[in-house]
Amino acid sequence: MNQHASHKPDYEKELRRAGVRITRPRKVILRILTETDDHPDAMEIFQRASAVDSSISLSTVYRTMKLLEEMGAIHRHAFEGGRARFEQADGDHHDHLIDIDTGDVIEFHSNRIEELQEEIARALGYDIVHHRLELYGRKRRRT
Amino acid sequence: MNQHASHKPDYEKELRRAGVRITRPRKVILRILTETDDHPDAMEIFQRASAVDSSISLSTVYRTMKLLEEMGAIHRHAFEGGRARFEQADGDHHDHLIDIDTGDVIEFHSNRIEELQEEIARALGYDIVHHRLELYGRKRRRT
DNA sequence: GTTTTTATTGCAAACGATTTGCAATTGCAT
DNA sequence: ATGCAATTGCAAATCGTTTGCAATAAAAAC
Repeated sequence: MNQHASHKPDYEKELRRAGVRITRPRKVILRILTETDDHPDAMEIFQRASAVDSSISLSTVYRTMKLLEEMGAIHRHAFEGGRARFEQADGDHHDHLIDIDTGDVIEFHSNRIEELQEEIARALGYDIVHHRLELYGRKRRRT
Repeated sequence: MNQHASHKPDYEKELRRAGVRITRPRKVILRILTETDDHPDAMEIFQRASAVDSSISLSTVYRTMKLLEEMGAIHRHAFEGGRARFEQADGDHHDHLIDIDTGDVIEFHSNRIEELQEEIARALGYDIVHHRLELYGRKRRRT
């Protein structure tokens, strides 16, 4: 079990390679994504983007997120409660611990758990395509 | 790791005790719930209920599910894709393996994984309030 | 640098799942 | 039976997200 590492992907390069136009709204949204380390939802990204260029629409945020998701550049998470939240897809797989009071997300990874999941699926006659492990918790008060 | 057990809750008794009226729509929905062993969504329950009494509305299905959920009699699961799915809350906790081709749900439980989750949360300074572990897989083809 | 081509945009409307306000109905305690 | 609050069905509202469309702007072609 350990916390995660770093990142600094060049989305524009990736997008160009994918034959996609680098527009002003996209530039803004991409910068927001690279500069952020939390797990914002579309509305938060939209607001941060609006601050830079108030003409950017929520639709464009959604469209851009979908585009990046399809390219595998970001991950979309449907944690409990309203909106989907996004994060950059920097190689390493991890699961999430969500602070139910603040909404904060802490990433973690456990090889042991992954192994056990595989074992279980195998025993049931399945291959895991993907999985979802989310812990919803509350900060422990010092005793 | 093991599969789960049985059930046969008397919802009507529980409801009466909770001071709730046993109406015709509720009777029908409750019977459907006790008779089913899968993880139906509201629309499926609605259709099964309609077959018995075509005047039952989808709203009532939703309202009844919420009622039962608040009583702790059923669990609501937001698996990937559209609608929430429900299952009777028969004591034992378990997680789910979802067949991505058929939508079938297989229940499983692993003490080892639960322990590891606790460990991880503790190490991060959290108490787990609840968690969500879902494996999305595909039936292994015999090799 | 200008024109052309076509992807991308913003907007408003559509979407699907779920919830809700309301007036009509119904359990059920009397 | 009677009365009244709980429950219903319906239609409309909600929320997050997607979509059609005409207008706009990348970037390709000149």
